[in-house]
Amino acid sequence: MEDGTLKSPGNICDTSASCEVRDLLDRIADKWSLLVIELLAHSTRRFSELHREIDGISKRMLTLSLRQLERDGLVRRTVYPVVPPRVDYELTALGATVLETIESLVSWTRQHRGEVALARADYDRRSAESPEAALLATRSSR
Amino acid sequence: MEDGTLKSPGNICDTSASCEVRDLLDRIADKWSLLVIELLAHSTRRFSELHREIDGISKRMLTLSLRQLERDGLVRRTVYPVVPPRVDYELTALGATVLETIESLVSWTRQHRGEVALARADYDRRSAESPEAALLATRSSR
DNA sequence: CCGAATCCCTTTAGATACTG
DNA sequence: CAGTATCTAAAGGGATTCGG
Repeated sequence: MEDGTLKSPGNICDTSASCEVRDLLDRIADKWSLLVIELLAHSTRRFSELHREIDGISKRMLTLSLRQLERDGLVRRTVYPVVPPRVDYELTALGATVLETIESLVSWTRQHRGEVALARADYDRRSAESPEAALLATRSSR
Repeated sequence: MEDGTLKSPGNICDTSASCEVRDLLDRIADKWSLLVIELLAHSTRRFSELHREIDGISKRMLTLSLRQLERDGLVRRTVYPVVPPRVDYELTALGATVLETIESLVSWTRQHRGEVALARADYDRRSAESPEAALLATRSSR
């Protein structure tokens, strides 16, 4: 079995508090977790529903994401021993509290993606046209 | 040179809108970007200050993160052509708008990490003690 | 059938050394 | 000081298989 530990080798924790925060932040602000939590916002979902609705996620990553969220107490996993098997996922009370902040992040993204797209186009155009002008355009010495 | 493109091969965009959102979400809700933006909240920082204050980040990742944030129009980079070189980073107006939602995410993490730690200990204890009880503990067929 | 585990290859992050 | 180049280690992801 793949072990669930998440300590990266470079994760030296001198200040214990800040390290835990970063550790947790990494988990929540992770590529898939945000999307999983958002989908579970409104209703319980089955594994296959999540897999279908999160476009591009592999079963493997969905499993891992759900396991971590379960371990962190944000998601509850309920197994029904029937055939065909059925496994439901839902947010816990704790999970519901993250939901709000996550939704604000997601909606920020929806609202501002136009501006970001413009900024990117601008940046790309500038660095393509004048690779060295970027330096000259900056203000002179202090 | 390492190319700045970020398209993963599996990133098939059938529904263009949702794909862009996810693309952007990945960038912002990224391991380091959140921390960089939070640090730039209160004041302009130099590269080395960020490198010092974000414990555990490598120069490489800091550079990449800052470049992406700059490209996305969230951070402004100012080069002073002096010796020794000086480069300042600050949030743009757009960057300031993400800040609020990011801070709520970070503060959620600070507030709830105790609960998460408990949930993890619980989960680890249960899966260690009774690897099979997890199944039996769930409710029976429907 | 649904979901977890495994193999294997690709992509990304991190450490280190070096440059303008 | 502020990066870049390069190499290696690790994580991600697809396909397949196993198990209930």
